[in-house]
Amino acid sequence: MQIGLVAERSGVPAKTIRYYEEIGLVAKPLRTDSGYRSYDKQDVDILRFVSRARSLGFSIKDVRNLLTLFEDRERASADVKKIALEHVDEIDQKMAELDSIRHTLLHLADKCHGDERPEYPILDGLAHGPLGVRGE
Amino acid sequence: MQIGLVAERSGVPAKTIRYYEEIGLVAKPLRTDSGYRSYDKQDVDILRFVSRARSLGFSIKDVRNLLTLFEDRERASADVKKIALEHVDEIDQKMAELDSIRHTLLHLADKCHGDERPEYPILDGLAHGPLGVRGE
DNA sequence: ATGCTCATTCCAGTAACTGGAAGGTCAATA
DNA sequence: TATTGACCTTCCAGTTACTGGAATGAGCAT
Repeated sequence: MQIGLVAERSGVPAKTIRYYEEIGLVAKPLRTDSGYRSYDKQDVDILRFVSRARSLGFSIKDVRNLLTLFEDRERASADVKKIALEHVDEIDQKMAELDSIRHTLLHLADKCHGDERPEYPILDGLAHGPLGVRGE
Repeated sequence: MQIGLVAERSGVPAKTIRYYEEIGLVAKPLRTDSGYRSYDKQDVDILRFVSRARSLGFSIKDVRNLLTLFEDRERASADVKKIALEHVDEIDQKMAELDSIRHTLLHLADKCHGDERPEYPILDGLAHGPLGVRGE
């Protein structure tokens, strides 16, 4: 499979795939005689995972850690489990924050019955979710 | 309230707040006689919202659109409602993708009973969630 | 053999910060 | 009152994570 198809199937642009290879985020693929990169199905899975994680606000470093977690055969299984579950907690937090934005938006939509606008400071008291440490 | 406190309360570094002001993402605050920026509680709310959205993978442009949506008193209410609900759909999609990663991680953790490692290609068939074929 | 579409490398540009220097402000102390 | 130290200011340079473009090669169809 060559890079264009992988790009299409994974949602990661060819340019970006080459960049990920350059920074060592993904492994160097085999090359054809003429120098074209040659990928397989698993590469698509990995890139799709990367794409998803990136679009959800995980940094390259985060993604690198996650991929290492999947690949590292050296690390003890119990460690891997612990780290994986920590990441699950992180994700639960992200979901709560997404839900907070979702509520803010639903509140805005709800206030828009008929054709009038709500009073402005719609963020007040709504944007206070998991992130903040209140205290005047 | 000066910038350091706003930074602390909103989770957005002072440097980044100044940057957001520079690119016009947030309004220019009043200044004290000595030139210090002066903020109020609503600014904290707005920045907290921005921080949250950014950390969830929304671009500055996305955030700009969302803030406009909250502030724009010109646009018809029905339009605002429509756009807000479209964003809710987007968020639902993001939540599904987060859930997909969550499942992948739980699967990895689950395979780590005792102290053995699962066979490698753990991403296979798991990384296939909402993103699917193509998106845009 | 001539397009056409795909690939290659390399270099330059952009987006969104982030760090550091050089200096001003202000409240609290010696 | 003078100084210390934590805060603020602007400006400029560096980093991260891409993204676009030029120049060139590969592979297939007419």
